[in-house]
Formats: sequence, structure tokens, C-alpha cells
Amino acid sequence: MGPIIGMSPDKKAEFPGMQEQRTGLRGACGAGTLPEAECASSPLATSVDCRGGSEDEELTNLNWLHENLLQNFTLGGPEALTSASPLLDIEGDHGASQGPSSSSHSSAHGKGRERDSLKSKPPFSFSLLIYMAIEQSPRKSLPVKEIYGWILEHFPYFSNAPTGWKNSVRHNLSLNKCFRKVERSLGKANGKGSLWCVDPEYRPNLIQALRKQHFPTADAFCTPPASPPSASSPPRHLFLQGCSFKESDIDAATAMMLLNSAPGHHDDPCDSDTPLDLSRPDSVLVSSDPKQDHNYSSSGSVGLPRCSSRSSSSSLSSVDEGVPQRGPQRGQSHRRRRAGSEGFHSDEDSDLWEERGGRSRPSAPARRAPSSSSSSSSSSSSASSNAASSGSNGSSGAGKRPAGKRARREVKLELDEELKEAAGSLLHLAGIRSCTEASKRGKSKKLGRK
DNA sequence: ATATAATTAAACAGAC
DNA sequence: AGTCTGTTTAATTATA
Repeated sequence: MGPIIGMSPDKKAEFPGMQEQRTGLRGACGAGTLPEAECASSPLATSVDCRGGSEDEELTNLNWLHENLLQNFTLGGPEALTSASPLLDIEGDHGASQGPSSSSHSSAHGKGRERDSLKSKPPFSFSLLIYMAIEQSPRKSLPVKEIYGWILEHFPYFSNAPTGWKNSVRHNLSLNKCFRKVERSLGKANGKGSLWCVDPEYRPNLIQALRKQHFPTADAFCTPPASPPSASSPPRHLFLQGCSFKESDIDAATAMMLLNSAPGHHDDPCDSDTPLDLSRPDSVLVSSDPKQDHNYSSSGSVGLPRCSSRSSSSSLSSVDEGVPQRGPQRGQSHRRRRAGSEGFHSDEDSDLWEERGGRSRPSAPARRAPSSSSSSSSSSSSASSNAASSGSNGSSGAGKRPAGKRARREVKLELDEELKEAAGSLLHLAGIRSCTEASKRGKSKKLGRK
């Protein structure tokens, strides 16, 4: 495993006791129990709640994160859209209007301390910062400039930091497979550059990274509920790594990912022709299954990275090709990755890419499955892996795909069916009748609120 | 000791 | 011309 994501040396200095915090949390919330029952009993479970109310000073460094940023960062859920700024609470702008969580927290800790912590370098990697920025945007896509803006807005630390961080942001966008460039549909009229969005395929990876970053035991919270969550009950949030997940979402996530990955169900939010809508419930649900974890910075715990960055640097993947990326050759593999697999493994994908006009891929041939990685890792990764596992025709079929569009379509349908089946099983396991119902619930909830 | 993840800096090209 | 954006390479650091 690598370092704590985003934990640069100075962060270590600024966030002393991080390890202790983690272990502390582990002791309080993890330990193989099912803390969600207690911790998520309130609409927004908080770290404080999980700790049984003991205000351990050690945890305060993370509290700022929980309380200020991620409380409202519900990973793209509809609620997230309504909260323009996850930090408004602490800024004091929306303190009263943000619901129970914010109010309960602001009282728990001094705002001064929170502000101070905001001046510290955030314990997030740039990838995560970008991810959060994009996810918080109404359209789930942002131009670089606005990503800068978001970061600046929510992490004042950067306002005084040397401008190198912007370079890092761009670097991440560029190299991290989790982010995709979307051409602005209106040409350049809207400004320079492209929009960037989160590749839905990698969203779980990012979420996992987010979760891992501060709450490695979050998986303990992800155990499926014994009984189906009642639609009438308020959403129960699990506090994962500072992110609040709706319990049902977590359980449904895997299935959702499967469904979304089904060829016939592949709505590309980054399609330049259609407005991005990652706010759809199905697109924001994520997997809680560690096995679904990808590669985002978890290569240590899981096999191979799929969602790794296109470079050794930003991450996620140097394992992409199963070759050590150190030394001078790294650059070449870089290029190879860029032009090649980048974690997408089927011709189908590459076709989609071409159809969508996704991220420009210089001389990008069909994305090939990462040689060694595809077998083990893709397994770890979200949808496609399951596709591969659910049907041996999945990824392997990509190579031996029958010629002709018709045959291809049949394969697609077959795959689709299998994926849906698998999704159904997962949903069943999760105690959720169907994903469509889940999303309907979400929608109806939303409507009801309106 | 090694591999990996992440950060940072820098160079460069193209678009605006 | 200057700035911004995007890509790429490389060095460095920290951690499992």
C-alpha cells in the first residue's frame, strides 16, 4: 500500500496523530461489529456519534473533514446537488439551513478550530479534491478553472499556496483515468478548455479512496442490512471515511454499477452531446464491496489497478501493465498506457469511446485489457469485472467476439441479461427489490420533498 | 529493500 | 504576446 492518499509530508506534520485517529476510529466503530445500526440511526450519522460521544481530541483533526466537507458530500446524491457548498456550514453562511448534521456539529467543535484546519492542507489527494469538486457541481462536470475555484473555495489553504497546485490539478486530470475530458458542446464559446467529469466507471474507486483515506474500517460499515430498508424511513447514512452514504445506496451500489455497465445501459454521462447527469441515483451509487474496489490507490489491498492513473504519478495504477514504473522507462509506459488500455478493457469500450468522442487518445487503438491485471484486477473493479465474472463471455468474449453487428448485439444482450441477473442477485442480497425501485424511491423522495 | 501512491516541478504545445 | 489548458516527463517523498 502506498501512503495515505494525499498525505504529503507537510500534511503529516499538519495532521499528526492521523494514524492514531484511524485506529481510534477502528476501535470505536469497526472491529467487525455492525456499528451502522447505532451510528446511522440518525439521518446523518456522524463520526461523533460513532465514537459514542467521546470527544477524543485525537479525532479533531479529522472532524473538520467530516463536519465541514463531507457531511454534505453525499457522493452525488440529489442532496448533494442542493448543497452548493459543503463548507458553507463552517463558514457560517448556511449553518442553520443545512439540516441536523450541521447544527449538531457546529456545536460540538469550535469554529475557530475548524477554520484553522481549513487553512491546513487538506488530507485529500488532488484526485479526491477534483472528484469532490466535480461531484459537487450541478452537472457533474467542471472546467479546470472551476475546479480550481472549488478547491480554493473549500480549501483556503490553496489560496496562499504556491500556484503549483494548479499544475497538480491539471496533472491529475490529465493522468488520472478517473477523470474524463468532455468537450464543451457549445464549442469554445463558454470558455477555454474542456469540461472534466468523473468517469462513472471509476467513481466507486474514488469513493473507495475517499473512504480509505480516513476511514479504513469503513468496510465494516458496509455490510448489507439484515432487512430491506424501508422506503418510508429516513435515509440512513453511513459515515464512511467522512462521507455519508445512504445505507441502501451502498448495498445497491454494486448492482447499480452492474446495471450501468450493461451495454444496453451504458449512459455515458460524459457524452458531449447530452447533458451530463451524474446526479441520477443509479449513477452515483457506489459499491461498498471492497472487492469492487478497483485500483484507485488500493492496489495494495486488491490485486490490480484498473483505475489507476495513467501515470505513475497520479496514481492509480502503475500496476496497470504489471510492470514497475520506476526509472526512466516510466515515461514510455506512460505513453503506452495513454494510448492503450487505460484500464478499459474491451473493444466495446473503445468503440464507445470513439463514438462518444471521449478523452482524446492520440493514436489510441482499441483499449486492451491490461495484460496480467485484467484478470485479477478487473475483477476487483466495478462493473466490467463482474461482467467478466458473471459470464465468461464477458471480457474474454471481447477478444473472440463474433463478427458482424448482429452477433455483436446478441453478445451485448446476453451480457446485459447476465449483468442484470447478477445485479438482481446483489440487490436481493442487499435486501433491495430492484434498482429501479431504488432509484424510483430516490426520485419519489425527491419529488415528495419538492 | 522494494514497490507503489502521491506530490511537485517543469517543459512544451495548442487554443484562446 | 500573454495566458490558460492539457500533456508528458521526471524527481522526490512517504508508506505498506
